[in-house]
Amino acid sequence: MLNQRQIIKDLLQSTAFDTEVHVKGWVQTTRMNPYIAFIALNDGSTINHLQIVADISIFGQEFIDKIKNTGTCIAVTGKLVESQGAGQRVEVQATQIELYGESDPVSYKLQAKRHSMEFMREIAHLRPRTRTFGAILRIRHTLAYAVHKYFNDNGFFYLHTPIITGSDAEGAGEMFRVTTLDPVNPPLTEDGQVDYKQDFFGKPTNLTVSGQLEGELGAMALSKIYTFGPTFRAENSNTTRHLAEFWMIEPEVAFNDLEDNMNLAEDFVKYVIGYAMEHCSDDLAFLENRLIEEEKNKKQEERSPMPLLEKLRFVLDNPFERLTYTEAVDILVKSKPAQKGQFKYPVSWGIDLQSEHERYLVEKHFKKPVILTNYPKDIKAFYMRQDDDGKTVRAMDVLFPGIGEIIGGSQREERYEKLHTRIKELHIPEESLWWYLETRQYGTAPHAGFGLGFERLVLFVTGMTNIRDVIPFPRTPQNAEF
RNA sequence: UCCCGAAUAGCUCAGUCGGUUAGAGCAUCUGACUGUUAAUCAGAGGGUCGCUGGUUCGAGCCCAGCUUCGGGAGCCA
Repeated sequence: MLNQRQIIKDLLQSTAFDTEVHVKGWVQTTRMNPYIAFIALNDGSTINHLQIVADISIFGQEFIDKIKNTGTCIAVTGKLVESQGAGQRVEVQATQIELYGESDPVSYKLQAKRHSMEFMREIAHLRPRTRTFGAILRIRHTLAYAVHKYFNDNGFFYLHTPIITGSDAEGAGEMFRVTTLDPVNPPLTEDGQVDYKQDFFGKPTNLTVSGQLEGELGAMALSKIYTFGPTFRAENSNTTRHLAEFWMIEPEVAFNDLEDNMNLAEDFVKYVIGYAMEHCSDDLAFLENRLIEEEKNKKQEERSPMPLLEKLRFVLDNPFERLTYTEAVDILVKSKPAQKGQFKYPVSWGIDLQSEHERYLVEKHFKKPVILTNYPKDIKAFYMRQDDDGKTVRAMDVLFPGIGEIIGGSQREERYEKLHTRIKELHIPEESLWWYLETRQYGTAPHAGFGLGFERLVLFVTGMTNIRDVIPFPRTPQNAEF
């Protein structure tokens, strides 16, 4: 009878008054007097609730008391009508209510009140039911869909690179070991080392820290590929911007140079942000108001310079500032904080730029996203294409306000001799990269790509401040609950 | 991993100079109310003060260690 469920998002738009409707969802709040109950119902399809009006003389006080509690799951049949109240356009006059699952108001952890983000992390199994996390999760989905749509519409192929890797030469951070050996009594070699020949893959293996190297292999055949998958870093980093398990997007394009790479990065980021703005306007408006409310308690200088939607619109409407590392160092050296000695880390050509320097450039000097290029080769990875000056490489970092580095990429070194020499200089075991080097020996081609941390993108679009709040079940040091 | 801060009711927090019975708001429960919108009004219940040890006549408060959480840094996406 109640199988033909209608979606609350659709019903809230509907003008089919006086027709019978069927909805199912979770009770958010109930307001009532002895004669009539107003139940705010949500099914996750939208941030907005559908008001169910229940005449208590029909259902009985005992039944209403069972279903009124926050978190209860019910199925409702009733008549869609124009609302007599001021808070909503339509509502449902219930004729039948089926109780799916009760929710004990004394022990249910999600109360009908504001909770801190810290507390919500402890109840990550329930937090998707809140309006804030519902909005975040819908925006996250929409961004993921936009990523696939953008690449598909632009002739890219989705390449599935391995999650378990036998390569330890990617150099992107500490890795998680993958093994089936007995941790207490592993088989040993004659000289007392763990004998990985007896492990599942016959060699040490880890969870991937990047699909880039395999992505390059794909680009050397399909021309334009992208990856979008989980990535793992065993770094003991405890920040609002790092996860041990996160999702990374890595396009790789044959025949692209650094300029093309920047154009792709900027066009791509603007497209997915624009897509979310177009398709998640209710959720974004809710998050914007939430931020404004939250920041009322803060000092003026700690508040966001502009509301969420205005910030997103600003990013779409303005070209990213592009400059070389050398030019950036020049600006920083001449900057007020440097002159007054306010930087904790002094700036000079050759250093890796610190957060404070990046933030100065993005948030104070240019006040918009910045793409820095041509970094010193000694602070960048072995695979980046060397410039003719012998000092810099064709790297690029895209820096966003409040987030820092959201994209890191480069034109890759396609010349075998240059690449081979660099690998030797850095003492990278070249036998583990034989397959990578072969692409430079057989039909090599200029190519470029980048990596974008998906959660950092979601962080920026939602205006959240902690990366643990934009992934359903965050993995961080000391936390793998749920 | 380093620096700083925090841990008190289900949640968010206050707790004076170390002093005898640990407080508030929200949530919950009970009652009132025939169209509510974070409903409103009246009342009630609810505590191993993170853990271990120490100082003291006496510790929520002082000291040490540990654990967890938060902010910043580093590493990076």
